Amino acid sequence: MLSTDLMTVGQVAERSGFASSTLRFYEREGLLTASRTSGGQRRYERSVLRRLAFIRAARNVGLSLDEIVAALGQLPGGRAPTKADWTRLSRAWRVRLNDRIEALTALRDGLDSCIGCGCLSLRRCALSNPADTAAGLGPGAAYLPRLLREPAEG
Amino acid sequence: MLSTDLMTVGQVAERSGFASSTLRFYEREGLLTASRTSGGQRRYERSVLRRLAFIRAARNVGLSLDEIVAALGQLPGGRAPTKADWTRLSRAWRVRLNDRIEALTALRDGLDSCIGCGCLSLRRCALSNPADTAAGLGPGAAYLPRLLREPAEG
DNA sequence: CTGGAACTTGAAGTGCACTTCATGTCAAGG
DNA sequence: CCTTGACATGAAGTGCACTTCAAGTTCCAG
Repeated sequence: MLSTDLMTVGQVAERSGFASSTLRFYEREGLLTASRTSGGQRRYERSVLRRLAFIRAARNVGLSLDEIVAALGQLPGGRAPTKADWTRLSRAWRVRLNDRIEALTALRDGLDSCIGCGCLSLRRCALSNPADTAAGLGPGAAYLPRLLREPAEG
Repeated sequence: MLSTDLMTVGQVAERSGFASSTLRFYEREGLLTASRTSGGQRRYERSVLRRLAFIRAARNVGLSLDEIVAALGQLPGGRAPTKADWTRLSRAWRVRLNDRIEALTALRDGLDSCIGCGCLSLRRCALSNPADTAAGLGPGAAYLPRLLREPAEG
C-alpha cells in the first residue's frame, strides 16, 4: 500500500477502465497530468478519476480528443474544479445529444417510409440523404453530418 | 454525351456525392463493380447509384465497410436486385438505429440526472460508467444499452 | 487530328485513437 | 539485499476509411 493517497498508473487504469497505455497517451496529449516519484514513476491524485469520467462521457457523446482538451482547458486554472465547473462544462452536450438523437430518429423514420418502399433514391431518400443536404448540389455536399457517421461506442 | 446509359466515374461521383477516389477504393474493397471500356476506363450501370445509396445509408447507420460487404453479399447472384431485396437487407437497421437512439437518450437523461448534479462519479455515474464496470459492486443493472457500455474498445 | 479534361495505376500519405514493442529502471514484500 | 512485478521511454505498429501523388493513357468536342 502506498503511504499517500496518490495512485499509480495501474491503480488508475483498474479503477477507470482505461488501459495504462491510454493514460500515458492522454498525458502526452494534454488531457491528464501526473506528478512523479523521485524515480520517475507517475502518481495520480484521486481527482484524475473524475477527470477520466468526464473524458469517457465526452467520448460517449462523440467529442474528439482535441475537443475534450479544449473543454478541459475551460476549467479554472488555480483551484480544483468544483461540481459546478464540471456541470457547466458538460451542459452543452445535451444539445449535441439532442441533435444526434434527432438525426437518428429521422433516419429511422426514413427507414419506415423510404426503405420500407424500397426506393432508396439518392436525392430524395431520407435514409441515404436525411438532411436533404445534397439536393441539387454538386459534389462535396455532405449527406449527413459527421454526427451519424461515428458509432456511439466510439 | 455517352452513347449508352453507362456512366463514367466522374458522373457517378457527381451524382452520388462520393469522391471518385472513393469509388475506386470501394471497387478494390469489393463493394462495387464496373465494366471497362476498351481503353480500360470504368463504366458504371445506373444501378450503382442505388447500391451507393445503400452504402451511404449503411454507413450512416454505423456499419463498417466489412459489414456492408457482407450485407451486399446477401444480394441475389444471378439477377439484378429488386426493391424487395434492398428492403430485406436494410430491415435489420431499424433495430440498430433503435439501439443507438435508446443509448443516446439514456446518455442524455444521464446528463440531466447525473451530470446535472455534478457528481461524475466513476463508480456510480451512469454517464461515465454505464455498465458499472469499474465498480464490480452493487447491482450490475445495465443502465445504458450495450452500445455505450464498452469502456475503451479499440 | 488534336488538345486538354478526365481517366488509369500502384504506392504512399493522412488523421484519429490508441496499442505494442524493446529495453531498461523502480518499488516493495520476503 | 534480492527478486519480481509494475513502471519508464521512444519508436513503431494497428485499423479504419479514405485521399493524394506521380506518371502515364484515353476520350471526345472542335
